[in-house]
Amino acid sequence: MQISAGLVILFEMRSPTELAQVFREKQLRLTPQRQLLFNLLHDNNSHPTAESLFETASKQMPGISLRTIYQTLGELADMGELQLVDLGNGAMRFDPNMGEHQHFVCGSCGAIHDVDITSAPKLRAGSAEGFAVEEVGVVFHGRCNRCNQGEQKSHHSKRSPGFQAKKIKQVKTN
Amino acid sequence: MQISAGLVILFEMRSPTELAQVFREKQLRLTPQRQLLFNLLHDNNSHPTAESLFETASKQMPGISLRTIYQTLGELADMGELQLVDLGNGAMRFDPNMGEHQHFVCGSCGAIHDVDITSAPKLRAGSAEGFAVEEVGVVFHGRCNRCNQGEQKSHHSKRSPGFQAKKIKQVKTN
DNA sequence: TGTTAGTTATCATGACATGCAAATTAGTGC
DNA sequence: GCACTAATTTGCATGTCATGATAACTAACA
Repeated sequence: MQISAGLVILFEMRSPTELAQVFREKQLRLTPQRQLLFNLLHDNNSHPTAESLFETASKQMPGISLRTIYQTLGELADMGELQLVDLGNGAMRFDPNMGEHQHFVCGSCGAIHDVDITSAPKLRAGSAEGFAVEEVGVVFHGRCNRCNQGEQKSHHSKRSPGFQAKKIKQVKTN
Repeated sequence: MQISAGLVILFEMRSPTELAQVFREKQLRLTPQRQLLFNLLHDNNSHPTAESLFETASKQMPGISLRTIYQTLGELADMGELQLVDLGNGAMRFDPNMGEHQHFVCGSCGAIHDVDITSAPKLRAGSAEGFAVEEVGVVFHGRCNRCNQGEQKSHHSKRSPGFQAKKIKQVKTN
């Protein structure tokens, strides 16, 4: 399977300005907190967690509540402005890339990269054996470019060991 | 993409007897709790959670601890006797089918079916753009045979609404 | 400027998974 | 059969992630 990475922002999330417009139309208020999140999410391909967004946001706006982060992310997801991605390795990820794409998870550094499956145009809705397939989620596990070269096994996401770590081994493809 | 379902038990988990042998060889004790789990898992294609196994086990062995279920499942997974499958819709699933296969999740009834990808032999380890892909996890979402016909939208897994439910919509494919 | 939606703070809840210590027991040697 | 000991089990506590609920405060915008 061919994988082309990078330059895969097919359908970027709306700009902060556009989101502001959408919110106004829906009678939702344009609070500084929401605008800050719009900015943090726009053009963000780091697949942040709610917690990481909270940390970043707190620097620019001390006192902002984690509860508000969850609240706003939930609203945006409900509105179809961002995707919720569960890669099975901890917290939910928020992905402003609304284009059809898949994910690559580096088992060494924990980084998540967008992946565009160019040579699998049929990896879409289809059905067979009575199964009506509406969505297909693909997660690639392996080692990313940097880790492959540098062999830096260090800064793994500081998640608790045990089950969590083993999740990486899910559904082997040996 | 062609999907053929059913009859995909390529590499069934070892039988309870064989597992007992393996445990003995590893100096692990053959407790009634473990043997019960061996039996419950053998030939089980329902992709149970630890909780559901606990419920079933409790009927045959009242007093068995949920902790023991997790413990034993973890050991079996470590030994490569079953797979941990995270379908991103709640608890971890345990799959005694050790063959290479993928999963179909019915968004209506919540059922999980094994899926054999016959026409995608290249959906294996590969690399491109510096990404060394070691494992590929594929999850199909849609409606299963029964739900497609009967339109019975009822017995959805009784998970809490909200974020959890939305997870089903993760990583859209259109 | 007033209305009211939104934010914050706080606490509670819930699902899921794991760590830990004490109690129990399987399998051994006798 | 019996006692011994290390492996298991059990029950409880802990931890993470996400959400609900409430009250008091703040500020968007008509």
